[in-house]
Amino acid sequence: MARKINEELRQEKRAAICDAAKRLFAANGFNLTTISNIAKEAGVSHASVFTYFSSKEELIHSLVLEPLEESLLFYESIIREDNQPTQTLRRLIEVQMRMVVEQGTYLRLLQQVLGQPNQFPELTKALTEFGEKFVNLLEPLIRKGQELGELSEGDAKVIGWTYFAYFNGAGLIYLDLHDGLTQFTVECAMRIFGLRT
Amino acid sequence: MARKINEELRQEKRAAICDAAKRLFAANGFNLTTISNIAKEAGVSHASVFTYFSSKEELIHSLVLEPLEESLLFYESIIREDNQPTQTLRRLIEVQMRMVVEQGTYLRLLQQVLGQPNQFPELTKALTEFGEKFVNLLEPLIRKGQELGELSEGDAKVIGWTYFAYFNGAGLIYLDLHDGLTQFTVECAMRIFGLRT
Amino acid sequence: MARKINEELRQEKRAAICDAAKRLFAANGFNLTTISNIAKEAGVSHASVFTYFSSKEELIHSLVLEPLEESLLFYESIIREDNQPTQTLRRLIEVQMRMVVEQGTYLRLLQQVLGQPNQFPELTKALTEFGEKFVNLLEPLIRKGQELGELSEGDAKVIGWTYFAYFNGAGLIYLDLHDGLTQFTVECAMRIFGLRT
Amino acid sequence: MARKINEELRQEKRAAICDAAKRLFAANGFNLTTISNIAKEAGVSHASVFTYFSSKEELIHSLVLEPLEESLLFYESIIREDNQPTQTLRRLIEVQMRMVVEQGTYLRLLQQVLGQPNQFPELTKALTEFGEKFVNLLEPLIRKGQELGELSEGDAKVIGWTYFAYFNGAGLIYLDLHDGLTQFTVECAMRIFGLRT
DNA sequence: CATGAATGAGTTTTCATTCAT
DNA sequence: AATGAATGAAAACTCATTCAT
Repeated sequence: MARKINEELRQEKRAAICDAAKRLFAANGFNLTTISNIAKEAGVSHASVFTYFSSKEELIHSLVLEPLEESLLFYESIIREDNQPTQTLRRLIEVQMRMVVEQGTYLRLLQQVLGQPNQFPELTKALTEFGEKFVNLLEPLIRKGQELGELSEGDAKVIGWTYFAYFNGAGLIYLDLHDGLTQFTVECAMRIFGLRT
Repeated sequence: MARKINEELRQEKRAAICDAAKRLFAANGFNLTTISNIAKEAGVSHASVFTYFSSKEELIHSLVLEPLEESLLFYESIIREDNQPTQTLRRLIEVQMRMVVEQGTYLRLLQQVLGQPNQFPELTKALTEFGEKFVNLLEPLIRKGQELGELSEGDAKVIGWTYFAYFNGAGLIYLDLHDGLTQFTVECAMRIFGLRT
Repeated sequence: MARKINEELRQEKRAAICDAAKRLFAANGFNLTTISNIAKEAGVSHASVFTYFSSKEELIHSLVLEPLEESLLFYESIIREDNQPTQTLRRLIEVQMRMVVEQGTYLRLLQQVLGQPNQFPELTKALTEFGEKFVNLLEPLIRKGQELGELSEGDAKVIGWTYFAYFNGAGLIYLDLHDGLTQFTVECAMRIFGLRT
Repeated sequence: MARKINEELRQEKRAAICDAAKRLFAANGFNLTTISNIAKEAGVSHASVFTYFSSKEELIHSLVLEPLEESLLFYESIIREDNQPTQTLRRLIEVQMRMVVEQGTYLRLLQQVLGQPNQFPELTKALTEFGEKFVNLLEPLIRKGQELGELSEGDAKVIGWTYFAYFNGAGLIYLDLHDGLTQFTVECAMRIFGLRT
């Protein structure tokens, strides 16, 4: 029983550290955030952080990779479940735009990684792979939309990457914007997929 | 005459330092690049860098801001000169896509700034202002295209920002891609503006 | 128990650093003494010094201020305890002259502070305040001596400051002198207070 | 003729540099004052300073030693000229007290030298010698005063050094004081010499 | 002679990481 | 397991001095 409780405590502490790290990395950048900052914010001792993560790098790895997998599953669930491509795409865009506004924290992390690929080679690779998987997910949806005549013709892969680029750029640009833009933006993004308007 | 030559030498050295700094910042990131690295790469002494730039920060400021102004003038020249909106937009996209591939170095700098706005507050502000100016440049072009019936309806400002986001995201994503994609991408980007296809 | 020992070790190390710093500052001056010098002399690592003092400035602050408070208490104990002013004054002078010779190290620190008040504004202020307190301590003693007719008339405050100036100057001048002078000097200093001879 | 003018210009520039250096050394200390600071304050170029003084050290040497010799001559003129010891001593004290208040700048320099003898070994030696010469000048005057019965008995040398210590200490302490104190202080200082009051 | 430019040698300070308790 | 203390390695920045023009 004591074991169980200990294990729970560990998980809570780990979560606290992750949380603090995510916030601080996002706000001040990886290099300007010290382990001490994180420890203080998480309410643990400086050295304790190293019992959960063997290095500062491992910490950001966890931070970036864990949500990545989840989000892929989530996108899959949205995309696979349904065969009305136009509506599905619109829902996906809505979800992602909301994420841009609400989850800015996580996007900042991604930007830092993508902006300094030499500092984070493995993460960069993982993100590129994520992009590929995401585009692969998009592809059949776009094709189906084209077959149904709802979407204009065009190379589904190129279209997918174009949207992916847009989505990432939105993260860079829109973070501080009021979410009033969000709605209009969705329609505008739909055009990338060739929705006739 | 001696003066002239001196001044020229100074400019050359300054340029060498800028060049080295840009390359290294882009490759390894601002924080992992030391002044010594830059000095060695530029073939000058460590301390010399400080006779040209009073601090590491001032260096990146110059690096980011100087091209920014030039590029705005350049975009203006493309956009203003002509009143065939669709063609003009296509040319603009081509130019910018080529830039993404060729000038990757500069874009990496921008990404680092945008990814760590707290570390570079002034630069972030300047980049936001640049975005606004760029979108303002786009707006009348989009309007005219809509009036001529070449482009679908839609809020010109939102459309402008959407393209700007796309362009920035392209910088994040496409840097390593072969330029085969470029052509297709242009057509795809045109859709953002509402080109009927 | 372990705690106790740790804390003791800490205090010992801190003392070692203070000691080394005092010696070196006194010998070579604040600016020519590097933290590395101090660390080596104290037998600790360079970075360790910063776990005890957050900066070189804080180090000299401690060095100067801590003994200052003690010494004031000590002077109070000498002065307050007794109502034979002449004897008390003589004892005070003796003590201080011995200090000049024995504690030269500390006086050198004071000289450096007083010689560069712009570099050490807070310390300078503290020393000025110390001077005022010291003179305030002296004042009633001088008055009583005058009432008893043992000391010549004169503004007690001015007399106090004159002695304080003398004492400080003695630190500047006598540091290298053999203490043979000390005795004679005491008698001579008594004259400042107006002892009839 | 041109030679002459050139030479004059040189002397003026030298004087400007000395002036600037004295002010800045006194205000901010030797180590915190850079050659650049001095050059700017004197209105000459950084490198020019080195055509007048071969090093920063030589600069302070000149600054300290030149007035020292003058002042000794001046004190001699005061002391030698007259055989009314008590009056002469009083005049000397007055002159020196005025100097403390008016020439604070120069005294600050001396304090810095005396406070860091290891950094300025030659200057320290010169100042010690100055002290000896000064005391030697005082000695016969004190003796004569004692013979005339105007001053109490006591070792003339010790008395001389005591006054010298007082005078130096006054420089440390009184620099910021209003000169109201000056007058009273003179009388008080006379006591060191044994004036019966 | 004056000076702008260049630089080597140094110094404080920071921080991820390790270790002993 | 948790943590306070210790530290090696590094980095930005400074400045007296030298040199070429």
